[in-house]
Amino acid sequence: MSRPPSHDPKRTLTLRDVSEASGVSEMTVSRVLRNRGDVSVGTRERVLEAARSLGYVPNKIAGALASQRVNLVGVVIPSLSNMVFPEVLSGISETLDDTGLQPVVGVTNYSPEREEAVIYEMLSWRPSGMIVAGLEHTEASRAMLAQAGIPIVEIMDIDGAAVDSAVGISHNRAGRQMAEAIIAAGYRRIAFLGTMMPHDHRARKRLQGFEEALARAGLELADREFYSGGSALLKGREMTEAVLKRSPDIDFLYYSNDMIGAGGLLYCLAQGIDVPGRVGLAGFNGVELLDGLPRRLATMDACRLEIGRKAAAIIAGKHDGVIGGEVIELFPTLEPGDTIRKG
Amino acid sequence: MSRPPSHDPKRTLTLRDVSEASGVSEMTVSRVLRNRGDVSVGTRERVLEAARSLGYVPNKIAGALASQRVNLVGVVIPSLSNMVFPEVLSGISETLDDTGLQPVVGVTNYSPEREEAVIYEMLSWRPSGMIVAGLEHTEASRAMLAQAGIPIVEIMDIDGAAVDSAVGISHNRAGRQMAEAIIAAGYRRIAFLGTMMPHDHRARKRLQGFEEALARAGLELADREFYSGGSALLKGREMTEAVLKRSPDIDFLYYSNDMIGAGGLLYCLAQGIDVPGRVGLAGFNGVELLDGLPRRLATMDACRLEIGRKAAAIIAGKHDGVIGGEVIELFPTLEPGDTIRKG
DNA sequence: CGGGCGGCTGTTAGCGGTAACAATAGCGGA
DNA sequence: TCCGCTATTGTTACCGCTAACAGCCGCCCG
Repeated sequence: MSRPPSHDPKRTLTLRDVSEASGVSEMTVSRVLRNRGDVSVGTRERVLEAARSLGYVPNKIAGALASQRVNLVGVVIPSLSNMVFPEVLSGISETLDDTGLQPVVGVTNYSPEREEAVIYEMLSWRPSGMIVAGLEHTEASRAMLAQAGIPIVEIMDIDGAAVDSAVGISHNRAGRQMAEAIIAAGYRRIAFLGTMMPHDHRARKRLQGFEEALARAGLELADREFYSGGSALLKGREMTEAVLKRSPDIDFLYYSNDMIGAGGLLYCLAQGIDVPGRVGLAGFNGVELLDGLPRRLATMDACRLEIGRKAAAIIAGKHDGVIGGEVIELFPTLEPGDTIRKG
Repeated sequence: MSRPPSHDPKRTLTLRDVSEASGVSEMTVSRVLRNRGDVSVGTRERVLEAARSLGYVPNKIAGALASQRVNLVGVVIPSLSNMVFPEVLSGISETLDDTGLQPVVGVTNYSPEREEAVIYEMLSWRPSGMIVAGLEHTEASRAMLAQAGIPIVEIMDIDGAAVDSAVGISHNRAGRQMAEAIIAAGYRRIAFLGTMMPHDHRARKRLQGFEEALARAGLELADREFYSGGSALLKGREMTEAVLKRSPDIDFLYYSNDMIGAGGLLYCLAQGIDVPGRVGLAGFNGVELLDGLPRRLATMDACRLEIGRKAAAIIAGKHDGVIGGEVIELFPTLEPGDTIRKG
């Protein structure tokens, strides 16, 4: 009795199927498909033809197990709806594209426990490297990353201790710089409007740096307002209204991100409030969206694309090199736009 | 000579390390860690303790190869910067969270070749299912998906033939509906403003349905404008200005997405143009952003979250059941907002 | 004319788990 | 006391592929 026809549509194909179809050993097929080692032109073509006509798709699981090599890079970020992270991702994939490495994204929703779970899950696939947003992680997360024996890059933030490498900006300094610019422009009654997220450490550090700079000038926040959930643009509008009604003497509103800042700007314009004369405004991130607004909101570019690129480059570079932590600090530029009084 | 100390920080741990540390067989450790099969309480605790203290992270590659089961679901989408897809993703992960399945995202940038590569790459990891945006794929892509022997769900669109299952809306019908509403409101000189993307089939189908409905009413597009790249909000602004200058008699602007529609709305308001009296506006998608605008743009909800949920549910449900294609059509609701004249 | 070498292909032995089945122990009932 | 059954744990055989090495052949060179 002969073997069942190899065209059985049920069973998924293996190297053996291709090897039988092309009359060479599995090893040779493997070599052809990976383009590794010497194979004669004739054999190569016969194998490729067989693979193509069968519709063979290699099994990377088996391949990875045998070769102890996985072309995956884990990327752990808090959110996809923030616009900031998709842009970091662009930088990452752009750079990884040339290297044969591939990013795999995990989202934590700003939850440390979820982050721990995501990291565990990713490490269990034995990736070639990991890119993780932020420096704050659970004890277990740091331990896992440190033990993994692969390059780890923590991104976005450099105010703290990294497990291995880090690429980012100092949010503390960014907050400070913005405060200094605001004070220099003559504003004195300054309010902060932000998200209510205990785990958004970067926003926290910006606020901290901001308040430090205020203190150094003998000032303190005149008011503050937080929100969570909902449309950021709308929340920016609402919070702005609330703050201005509550504290009519406020002369500057510092937002923790551009989206709510844009909402505030639209509100002020609609109310006929003189910006930046009566009230000044500033956000953070430099999102593309701002370009379409009636007036350019003051902001600070967070170097997102560049952070993604540099992080990916570190992983790609270390591919089989030594593991040595390097910290790359980028410097955001303050874009004063039209919502801060000139000198 | 004794074995080197098992605390060697270089080598990554295996089941054997845990088994030796806890004095039971590898099989028992495997059972404990997967919570499968009967293990005595004492043994279980001993094993868990050993695993924890060693910092053992299972190797899913080996596990998947041995068990022929992979808890991954491939998700292939054209872009992350569109806001639409992150939302679909939310629906997917939300539903998958309960099932032990995990989404893995791949981005194609609206390129069919890139999509083919991404699908190939994903299938080579033998996922439990695939969710792919759109119905248009290369011949090879469709063949691979069909051959894979796993549930395939094509999302967003149902105007066409699916490989297996599909969940989405009819973009053709959506365009038609919007046109009918616009005509019913009395607008006659209608322009279209959209993206220049030959591979955005859904936008194309909307426009097609839109024009069909116009034709049925004896009308045709009075003008059209396309853009590519850049800030959508800004482009919406610029395109609107261009169209209104070129064709001053235009009385309605139909945008292919809400972002450029919002730009157009801001432009009109800034110019003091009477909306919806002199000019009516409509977009597509129902993005959250719109809530924060000074006036509510007419739009059509694309059921993004629901599409994600339903698609994930199909994959999860079929986990080990029969593979049978089902097509789920969702019906977007037209939200007239404040930018279409009332009856 | 023989050894050596390079080009090509095959063989063997896992990679680190898990399915399936075997083995062992402890216990109650006949 | 012996048997059978259940609860628990161990053994064996791969999963599909690749590293490492072995084998074969023809040709060049001394």
